[in-house]
Amino acid sequence: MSTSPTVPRPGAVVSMDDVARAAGVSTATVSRALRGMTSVSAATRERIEAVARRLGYVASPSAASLASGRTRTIGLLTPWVDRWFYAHAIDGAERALREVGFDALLYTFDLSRDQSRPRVDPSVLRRRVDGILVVGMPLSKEEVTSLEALDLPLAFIGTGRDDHVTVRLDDDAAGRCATEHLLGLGHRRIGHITGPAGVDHSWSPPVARHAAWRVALEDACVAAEPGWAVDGAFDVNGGREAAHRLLDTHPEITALFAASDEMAMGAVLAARERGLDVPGQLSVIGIDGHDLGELVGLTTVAQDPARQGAEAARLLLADIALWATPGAERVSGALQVLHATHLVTRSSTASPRKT
Amino acid sequence: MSTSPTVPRPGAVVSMDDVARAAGVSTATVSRALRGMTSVSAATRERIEAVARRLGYVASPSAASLASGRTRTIGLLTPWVDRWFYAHAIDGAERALREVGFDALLYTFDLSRDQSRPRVDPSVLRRRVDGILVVGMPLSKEEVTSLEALDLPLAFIGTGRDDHVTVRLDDDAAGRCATEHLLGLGHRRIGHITGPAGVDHSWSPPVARHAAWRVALEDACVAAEPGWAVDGAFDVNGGREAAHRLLDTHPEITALFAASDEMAMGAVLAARERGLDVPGQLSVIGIDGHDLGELVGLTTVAQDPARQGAEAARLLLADIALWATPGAERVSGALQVLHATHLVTRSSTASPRKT
DNA sequence: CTGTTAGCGCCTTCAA
DNA sequence: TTGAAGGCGCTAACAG
Repeated sequence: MSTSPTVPRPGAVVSMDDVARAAGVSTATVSRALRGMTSVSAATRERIEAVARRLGYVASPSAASLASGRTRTIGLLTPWVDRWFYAHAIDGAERALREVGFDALLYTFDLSRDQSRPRVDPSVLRRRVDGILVVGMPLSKEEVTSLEALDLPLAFIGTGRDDHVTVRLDDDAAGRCATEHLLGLGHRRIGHITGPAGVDHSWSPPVARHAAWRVALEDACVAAEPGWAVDGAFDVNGGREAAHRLLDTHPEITALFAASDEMAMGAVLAARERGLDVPGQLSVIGIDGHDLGELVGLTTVAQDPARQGAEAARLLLADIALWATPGAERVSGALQVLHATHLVTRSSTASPRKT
Repeated sequence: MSTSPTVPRPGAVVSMDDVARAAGVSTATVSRALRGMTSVSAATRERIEAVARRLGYVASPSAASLASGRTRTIGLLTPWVDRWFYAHAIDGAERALREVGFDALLYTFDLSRDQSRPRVDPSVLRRRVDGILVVGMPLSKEEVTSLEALDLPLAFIGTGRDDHVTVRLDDDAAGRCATEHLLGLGHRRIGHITGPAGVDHSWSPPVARHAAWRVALEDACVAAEPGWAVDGAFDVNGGREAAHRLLDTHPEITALFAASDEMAMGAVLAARERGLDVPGQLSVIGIDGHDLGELVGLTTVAQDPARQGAEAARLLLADIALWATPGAERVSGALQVLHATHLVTRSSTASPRKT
């Protein structure tokens, strides 16, 4: 007994013609039946489905795309897949897409390349995808413009201008939450480790978190000194170096708010290297809810990037459905979805030691 | 001055016909010229390329696939994209593919589903990809068989039977290296945290590392007790719980070798929770070279999953080229590439405390 | 070196 | 509810 006794010639590619012939109908009817269109009698549909299953028929995506103009594929544009936020966002988006039979095409590109010319050439996406999901990527105005020129539905995760469908965390609330947590513990001299602003400052998470830190301090009647905020490059080593720089120049700091958990972890390492007790002599808080934050007992403002990825994917699919509907037009402006965050208190924050 | 003054009607899709007409040649010549085939005169090629560029022509992948039978797309089959090894391997593979103009199609699937039926239905990949890259995935024999039935080039990263193209680290050497590091420090009672073996035990990294641990101990004339090896589920919490179980039942253990860094980090957490000093009372070593291992000073046997991903991608592409060549047949058996690892010594391992 | 001629496999009007 | 027919945009024989 062979593995698949029902398939006539194993290895032979079964086409829609084969199914039509075996079911005694036309290919048009097979096409309609297999796509669940209503204008097929129940009996015919069942017969066709049975035959298709028996023959192991799988439609050719190329042929379907060529004929219909739709690819059932989404392009996932991202600078990295191997960083915490990106990996989780991509994972969430891919699963949401697969649930409805859409494919996810991965497009990474080097952020480190020469800033002067665009790093994203979206023309390769033309006719290849039905929509584009931009994952946490600081694009320049020109790059966004070139994406828009593709005339495809577009959605952003984690970052994005407000004239596009965007799913992100509430950076303002998250930044305030972190800063106010430290203020609530009694800290006043609170440093901030931020990240590169990206090319377009108007829609950058680090910029928003930085601003939230400043506002929260002002609301508490604390005047932040210019040197209290330093760049940490959004990774562990950057955070570590930033913390060192900050503590070198401003030893009066008693607490640090880092714009990401990885930078916060770097700050914890820096504190250890300086022989500072965390949280005794230095409190540290981050943003993310990184799985490994627990390793250093990191207090953080947690988000869920996988959920953001999944929601952005669904919004994009809805937008694609709209574009496909002749009369329909989006009435309101582009959707902005802000995901809530929540404070996770561990052992890296405490009241400042009485001096 | 508009953004793209050279494109006749922005938004209009330029087809090969348009290019052919504008260049005064047939579509066949355009096709040949743009694909770099030799049988086109230099003058004609340049003219066609100039016209294509001016019109902003981009070939339709669907039409090309339909006509040629090739998709220039690779399917990346993986259980997760949001775990350290997988994210890095996928990143490496995607970049290697993009370098040569291949697309990466992401296919995740739930490992947690019912074990009794296959979790991978590869039929959706039929006619959609030119080859399949399986990323660190414990597939059952049946699942591998169904993949093979697609009759597509196949390559495995991190795990895979020896009758397939496989890129992985040298699990045996890595396991010995870790164990011998501990032995060399003077440890004798060395526990092991392993991971789920997967469905097919014959090609599983945790099984190989487990075996290497046992052999290394035997070579050092240490008789490992059965209870010295426990399952840690390959994540932080699993590692933590495993370490607790192990230390509950075998307090004589002075060192732990975990089959992954995440489990090793969990073991460090467990040690802290038990008030054990690392490395004073318990040494811990892992395998991976995880970016965040430094947070707990983890000594580890480091690998480079991105490089493995890139190499597997290139081998797969070579295999695809072979399949496309009529006469060619692979002479030797399937290629096995073992990547070397190297010991990274940090502060989680030391000589056992004299008692 | 270049053009002509068939398809690739499916979708989608238009008729029946 | 079904069928016939044309075409989506490109590639690949085969001529010339």
